[in-house]
This record gives sequence, structure tokens and C-alpha cells, in this order.
Amino acid sequence: MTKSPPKTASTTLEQDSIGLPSAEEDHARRRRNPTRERLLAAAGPTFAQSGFDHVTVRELAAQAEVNVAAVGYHFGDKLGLYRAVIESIRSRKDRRFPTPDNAEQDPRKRLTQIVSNLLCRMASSDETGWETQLLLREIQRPTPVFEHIVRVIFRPQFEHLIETLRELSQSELQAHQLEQVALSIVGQCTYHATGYGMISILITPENLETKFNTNSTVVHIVASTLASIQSGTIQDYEQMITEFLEATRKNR
Amino acid sequence: MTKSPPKTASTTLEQDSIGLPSAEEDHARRRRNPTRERLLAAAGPTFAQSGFDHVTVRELAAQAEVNVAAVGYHFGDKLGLYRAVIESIRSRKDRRFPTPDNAEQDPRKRLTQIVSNLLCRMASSDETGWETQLLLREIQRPTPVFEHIVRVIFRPQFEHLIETLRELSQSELQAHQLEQVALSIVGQCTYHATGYGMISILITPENLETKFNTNSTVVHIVASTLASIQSGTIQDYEQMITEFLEATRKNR
DNA sequence: GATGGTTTCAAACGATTGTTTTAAACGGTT
DNA sequence: AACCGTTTAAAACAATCGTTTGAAACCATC
Repeated sequence: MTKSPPKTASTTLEQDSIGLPSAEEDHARRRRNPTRERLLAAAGPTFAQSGFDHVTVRELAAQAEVNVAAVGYHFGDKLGLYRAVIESIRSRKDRRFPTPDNAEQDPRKRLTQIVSNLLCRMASSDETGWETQLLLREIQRPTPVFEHIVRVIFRPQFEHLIETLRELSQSELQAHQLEQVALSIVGQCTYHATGYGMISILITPENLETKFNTNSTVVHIVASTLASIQSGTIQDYEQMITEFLEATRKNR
Repeated sequence: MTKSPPKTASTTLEQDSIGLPSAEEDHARRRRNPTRERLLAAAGPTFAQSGFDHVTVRELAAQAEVNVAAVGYHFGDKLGLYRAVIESIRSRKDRRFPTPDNAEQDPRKRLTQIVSNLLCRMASSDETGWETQLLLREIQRPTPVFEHIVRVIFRPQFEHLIETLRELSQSELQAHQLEQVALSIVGQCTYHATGYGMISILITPENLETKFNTNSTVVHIVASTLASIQSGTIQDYEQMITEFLEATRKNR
């Protein structure tokens, strides 16, 4: 009845189509709203820790010290709150890295920075930590906002990585090979983040602390990538492996 | 009241401690039980597809065409049924690969086989497909049986992989470096399985079919691994990356 | 065919989920 | 101070979860 003002319908909006005339003041008014902001701020880390499905709205409300009905009133939906969290991540990322240009550097240093940033943000639980962990959960178990996230957040970083790899390979690798190498890097990083529970069981404790911390992992990933790229023998190996596979298939 | 016979308490047994006198005939009797077997057979793929949490016991019962109370009667618990599924996976694996010896081969061929097997079982949804996918889900979101799975199922395969890598490197790599390479391989494989939803968005459709199918992925992973191992320059690269990281940390 | 243990079934249980309701409290304007 | 739209709060909503119940069906044995 009297709840017309906010309550964005979370199922209808796909993109951020904020451009209406009254939207400006509306948004400004909301920003001064303490409970909405408190809920939004608390929802991020909570979603990141347990994932969308395993978080209850009562948990979110308790974490923000607001009433449970607040999520329905301000965001319409649990999914609406989640979308708002995603949007806040994106806008914050754009503001912090307006242009990802630490350009004209040594591409090897740039690759090291990319991997280091990725792994550090995945590992630690500081301000930017929960953001990356939330995005990680989106890969593991996609929600309705998955495709949006990939296109808006992941793709730019992915292309930045590919561009760096292109400089590194000195155009000896084809486009799809660059993509493969990039995916390998991202895959190793995500695995060290999501699979740490298994790693800590498989690896002996003393090695775990000294050789499998974030720094050592960065060193290994970057070093093996550089070694495989610049050895110049990948093509020969690929030919050999292909023959192996064909032989195995015949033997079957 | 009258439900004494089966109903194993799922919370108490951690290991497979089947050795009691009457357990033999009891187990034999159960094996002839159609509903128990039907439930167990249907639960595997269902758990694999949606994960433990997102599967309802009514779903499991409907899939097996049995009553919902059957899971409580035969397995005591939803988690008890899950444990039985895990146990069935382990026993089947032991029976199929009693000794993982396709030994005395070219270690490069053996590595190719390992990666190929891993990726094929992850990708396809045949008989062995759901098993691997269920184990994958366990990594992404561990259940109370996680540690048991890692020690009993994952560790043997992991050590087999490391042994192969040791032969490949001709003892030029230290133990922890072998572990790092092994984790990189496993990480890339799991990423190509779990992250395919993202890959299919990031990669252009024509390349996706031709260059990112299972075969091409196997070729790339094995080839880049061999190239990085046998280039002999990893140590130099590691030294360089370490200096990069220290420089970055100072600049901050 | 009656008996007693074993297995199946429909129904219901208590707990928890996301969401909605209804009224009270708030805050600026006249 | 009275008004009115906006925001908060406690309670209830319907739906669904895992699990349990109690009686019916089954089945070999006497």
C-alpha cells in the first residue's frame, strides 16, 4: 500500500539502466539512509563467506543490526540485495582502477603484479578480500547475475592479462594459445584459493607454511608460465602430445 | 520401535570399520534389497549434479522411485546415504584400478594419460563422470566427509602424479617444486571443469569448439607443463620474480 | 493359515526458509 | 500542534526442508 518509493523489482532490471530524471535525487536520498547502507555494507562479506544460497535474510539483518523486513523494503528481494552488492563492487572497482594502466612497464613485472594481486585478494580477508571471494563463489555456483559479472568485471581483467601475455610471447603464440595460457594462470590462482582445504591436507605442514604461501605460489605460477612461454618448444610438445592421444585412442 | 535392523548411525562411523561377525550376512542381505540399491544408485548422479545441500531427500526418493522414508530406514540419514555413495565410489575405484600400474612406460605418455583421464571424467557424464563431478563438488564446498575423501581417494592419485613428474624432471626439481607442479596441473584441470560456464562466455564461440574441447585442453596443459619443466630455466625465473615482488613491496 | 520380524507407505511433525502484513515511530511542512 | 509520506518493527505468512510416525503390506517359518 504505502511502500511505493524504493522497492526495485530485482527480476526486471538486468543492466544498470540508471538514467531517469528522478533517479538522481532518489539515489542521493537513499545514500543518506543509514539502514540501507548498513545492510548493504554487511551483506557483502556475509554473502562472500557463505555464498548466496547459504545465507539467510535473518543472518544478513542481524549482521547489519536492522530488521528483517528492511531487505524487502529497500531491495525488494534477497536477490535484489545481492545485485546491489555486485553493483557496489563494480562501481568501487571502476573508481579505484579507472584505467588499469600501469602500462609501459616490463611485461614480466606486469604479469607478476597481476598474479600477485589476484592471489593476495583471494587469500586475505581485508576490505578487497571479500569482493574477490564473492566473485569466486559466483564461478563455483552461478547465480542469475553470473553472466553480468563475467562480462562487466572479469572480461576486462582477462583481456588485460592476455595483452600482457601477448607482449611477453613476442607474437610467437596464436590468439587461442594466449587465451589458453591466460586461462591456465587464472585456473591455478582460483585453485590455490578454493582448493586450499585440500592442499593443506596433501602437503606436509612444514612445506605448507614455507613453500605454499601466497608469495611462493605467485613465484611458481609466474615462473612456470614464463618458462613455458619462452622456451620456444611448446609447438613441438603439442605435436608430440597429440600423437600420444591418438595412439591411446587406438589402443582402446 | 521395530526398526532396529539397519539404520547405521551416520554420525558415529568415520572409517569403514566393517568387521563384525554378523555384519557379513547383514551386508549380503542388504545387497539383495532392491530399494536400498535403487536409492544408492540414483543418489550418486543426483548428488553429483546439484551438490549435497541442494538435493532434497524427496528428490532422491523420486529419482529412485521409492518412498521418502526409505532413506531414513536404510541409511539413517541423508548424510548416511551420502557416505554410502562415497564408499561405493571408493570401492568401485579400487576394484577397477587395483594397482594403478600402467608402469614402465614413457613418463610423458603417462602424464598425458593422467591428465586425459582426469579431464575426460570431469567433462563427460557417463558412468564415471558423476563420480568425478561429485568429488569436485566436495572440493568446492566440503562436507563432513571431505577429509576422508582427500586421504583415501585423492592422495593416491596425487602421489602417482608426483612420481611421474619426478621421472620427468630427472631429479632436477626439489620435492616441493614437484608438488607445486602437480597442484598446477590439477588446478588447471579442475578449472576447465568447474569454470566452463565462464570460459564459454570469455572465449569466442568458434575457438571454444575447436580449441577448448577436452583434447585441445589436455594437449595444452601437458605441453606447457613439459615445456616449463624441461626448459631448465625455472630457477632463474623464480629468482627474478622474487626480486620483482620485493621491489613491488618496497614501492608500496 | 496364523505368527513375528522386515520392509514400505502416506501422513504428519517441528524447524527454518523468504516474504508479507499491519501498525507504530519518525521527520519535515504547514 | 496537526498532518502526511517515509521508514522501522514485531509478528505472521505460506512453502519447503529433513525426519519421524504408525499402520499397512510383505514374506519366510512354524
